[in-house]
Amino acid sequence: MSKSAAKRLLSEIPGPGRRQQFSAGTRRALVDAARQLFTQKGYAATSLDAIVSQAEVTKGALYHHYSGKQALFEAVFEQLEQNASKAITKAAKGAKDPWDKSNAALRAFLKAVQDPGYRRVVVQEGPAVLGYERFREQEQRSSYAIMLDIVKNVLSAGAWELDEPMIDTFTRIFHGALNSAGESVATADDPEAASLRVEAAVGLILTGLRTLVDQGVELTDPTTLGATSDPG
Amino acid sequence: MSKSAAKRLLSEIPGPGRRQQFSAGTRRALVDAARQLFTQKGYAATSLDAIVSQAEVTKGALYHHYSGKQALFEAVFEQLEQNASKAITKAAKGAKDPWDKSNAALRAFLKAVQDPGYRRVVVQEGPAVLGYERFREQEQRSSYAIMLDIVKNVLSAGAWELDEPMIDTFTRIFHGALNSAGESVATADDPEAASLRVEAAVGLILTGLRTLVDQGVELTDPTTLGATSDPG
DNA sequence: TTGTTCACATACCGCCAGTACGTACCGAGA
DNA sequence: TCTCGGTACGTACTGGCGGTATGTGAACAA
Repeated sequence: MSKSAAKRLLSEIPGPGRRQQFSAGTRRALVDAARQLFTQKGYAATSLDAIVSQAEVTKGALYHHYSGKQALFEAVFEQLEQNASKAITKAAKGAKDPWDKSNAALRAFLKAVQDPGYRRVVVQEGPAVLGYERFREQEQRSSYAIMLDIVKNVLSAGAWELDEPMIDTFTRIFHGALNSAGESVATADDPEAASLRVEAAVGLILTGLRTLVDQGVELTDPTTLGATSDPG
Repeated sequence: MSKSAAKRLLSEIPGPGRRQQFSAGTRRALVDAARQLFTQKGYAATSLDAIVSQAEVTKGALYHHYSGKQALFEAVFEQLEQNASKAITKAAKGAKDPWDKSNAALRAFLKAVQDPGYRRVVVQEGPAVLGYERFREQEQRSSYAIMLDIVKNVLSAGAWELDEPMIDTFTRIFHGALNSAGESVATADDPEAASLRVEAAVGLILTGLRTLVDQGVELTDPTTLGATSDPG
């Protein structure tokens, strides 16, 4: 993967703007090293010394580009989220029908979530390291935004009129469901079979919703949902 | 909540077996202090000195009862999970019909997940601090077990014959969905309204599944699920 | 009463994130 | 070509924190 980069020399880069390219290379080396180590050993067990050692720079360089360990983690986080988002949106672009689109996106998501880096950095340690607020902000800009778009398309395909909060609720539910499902796929003995099971389960859920849409079921009345709830 | 415990004296406890009671009190003080501080400041930002200070003991006592910071965190984790599990199972005991049961459990879960300690320690930091394996083990014994029981009842209410892996897949999907939904409830401006939205959304999903069950839809055939998937 | 063990308390160590400060060198102006 | 300012680092150090080694006194068994 990463040929242990020989000491980078500024003189190797010709022409004007060498400084920018060089420092960009330093950042890349830092993020790459951090991503590898965070993925392998986790955030807490990875020391900055180990990171700068693997990146072949010093702590001075690290602290010149990033405000600290958490900021570097966030850079890795963003990179992984962007990669996943790109793959999912690309996969979803093929289909035109909202239901096909959702299924294509689902498969792409289940594939993306099998990347060890994504699982550890984004799913497992992201909330704890970044804190709830920053984690939410990052999610909002990538995977959650995609999910929101898909859910909006799927749920508005029928005659349902859903207000924003309700759509957001559905989106969050599906987002959490797929994150969890992704874990089960990634940790399964046979990821391929697990992925098919998840597709089947999600397919059933979506089909059920579509059936309700076709039947014109009202959704704001809890009593029609099989619940015997009292408004206590 | 916690009157800042005046220095505990062994002589205050009468009769035989004073040692056991005393040490049990020490453990309780440590777990209580840890739960408060972990909830407020998070795991990394909470020092052992702060914990033992609030618990009015010393690090020697802590390391006598627990192998380290992570073990103490796990004790807090278990306590919170057990509390939540108890509340949910108790709420589910009232209903007899599987669908009513699931709804009662859902409401109880949404209420339990609003506890700041549960959210921070179990949901947010649990996976990162305990690691994926230990986190799974703990979940398996509490909230996940409950969810599995409910899902099993609900899905087997119809004529579907689901094998273990498929039930597990559904359970994990619902578990993830509700954890995520719980967050949206807990962080909402109006938790009550958010809780109702989640109930409505989950109700719709379950109703949709029930409709499929009633219609006798086959589930192992992806082509009937509205997917135009090719087995590539 | 005496020896043993439990339940702590105290003092200390090593690691590590973060900081202060020094330095080389690229690039713009004169 | 020669300053000169600022960028992009490198080096040395510190404070705090998790963990450990060891001391101590009270409870319990004999």
